Amino acid sequence: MSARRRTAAASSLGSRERILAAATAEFALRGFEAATVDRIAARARLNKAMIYYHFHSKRVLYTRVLRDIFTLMGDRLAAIASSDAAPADKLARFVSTFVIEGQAHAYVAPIMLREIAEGGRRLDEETYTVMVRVVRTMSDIIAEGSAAGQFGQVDPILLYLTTVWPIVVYLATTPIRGAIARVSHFDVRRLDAGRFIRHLQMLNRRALAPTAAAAGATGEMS
Amino acid sequence: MSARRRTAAASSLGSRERILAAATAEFALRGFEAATVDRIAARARLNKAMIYYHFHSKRVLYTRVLRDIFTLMGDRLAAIASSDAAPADKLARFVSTFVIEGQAHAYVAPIMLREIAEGGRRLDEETYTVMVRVVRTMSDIIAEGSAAGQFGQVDPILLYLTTVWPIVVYLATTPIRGAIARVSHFDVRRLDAGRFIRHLQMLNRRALAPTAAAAGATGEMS
DNA sequence: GTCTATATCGGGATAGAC
DNA sequence: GTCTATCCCGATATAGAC
Repeated sequence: MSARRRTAAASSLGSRERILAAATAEFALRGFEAATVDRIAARARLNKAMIYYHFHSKRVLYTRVLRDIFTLMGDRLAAIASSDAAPADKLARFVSTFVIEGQAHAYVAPIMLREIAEGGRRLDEETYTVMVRVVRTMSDIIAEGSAAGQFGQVDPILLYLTTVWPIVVYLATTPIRGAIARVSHFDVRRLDAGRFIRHLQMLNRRALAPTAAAAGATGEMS
Repeated sequence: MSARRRTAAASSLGSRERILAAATAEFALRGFEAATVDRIAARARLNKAMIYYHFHSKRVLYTRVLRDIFTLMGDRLAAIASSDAAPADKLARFVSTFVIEGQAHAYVAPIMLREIAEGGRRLDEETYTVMVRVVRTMSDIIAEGSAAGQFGQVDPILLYLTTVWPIVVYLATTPIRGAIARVSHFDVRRLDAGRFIRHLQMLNRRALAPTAAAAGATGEMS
């Protein structure tokens, strides 16, 4: 299977994948509008026409990229939920995995942020579903812990918001972390990935602590 | 002072402000690249030339919008830090104020997200400083509470990340909240602003609880 | 499948009248 | 200060040869 569809398709697969990789990088860097098909072609060491040959339009190419990205992250996270670890461990691993996978695929975070800023207007039904899957994954983990009496009462959707999105922003700011630290006069190492992961895990652990749940339910709101 | 510079300047002030308002809305909706000067002009009920008369270019106009937005938010939040409330109350109000002001100025959140996705490449030195000011504000509140022995040891920068950015995403998703809820099959009211604010306040309160600080310091990291 | 033109058009920016 | 008309480049998309 290592050389399937050798004739005429081998190079096709190669170019198709090169286009996808180039497009992903370009869209992540500049966003849909600012990215140009010319630059994507240059990055893929191909000409424009090849892009329109493989994908119908810039838009279709973008949609393809979106789906691939979200599916990738969704799969990685779903694997954690369906493992046989304890709910608390699953949640901790949800956080660390998101950060580590997000670092390995640096294009994910900026694209997610741009889509949110866009109000999801570019997301088709299928991509939409794939994104929602991450919410579902986290909800399942929390529901499992609650059912087992290991977690206090916290709305999974709210915890999703306060867990996933700091991670995405953390990932997206990676390139400018040094500059921010310099301007703000603090040591960059305070934003080390390990520290960040532990911080988020600590936050969630305390938020879900069963004992404190009743005490913290009557929170202030000024 | 209600009618200053009446002759020929009165309408100038009017048009300048209309352009700024129109530009803010347009940039928030579509982003810098996708926004067109034509549409901004139409929104402001003026023609393109007037925009280039008041502002030198699309870019200059955008920079102006950025600075105004971040200054606005920065001022509101700084006012909380310099009040004479208890640190815990300040932090709670920091959260609620960010959400409420962010709702009142719906264009803030999408623009912030786009700038992060852009890796801050469009931020000039001054705007940069204004953004960093928010980090400083939160750090000051936490430092005050720590010094008074009311807070445990938590890195303010990490708490900034996990506080501010969920809010920004929460605000930016306002227009699509209904659609998300429908697809995910949950009640939209779970994402009510009041609930969200209380959730974040609860998270921060527990994160900063002085007693639990020592116990939670040795967190896992899988 | 891959390439080199080229059609076509939208949008930033300016000229110049009033 | 405000307008209309226009320049002109860059970017999506296609035609058509190899």
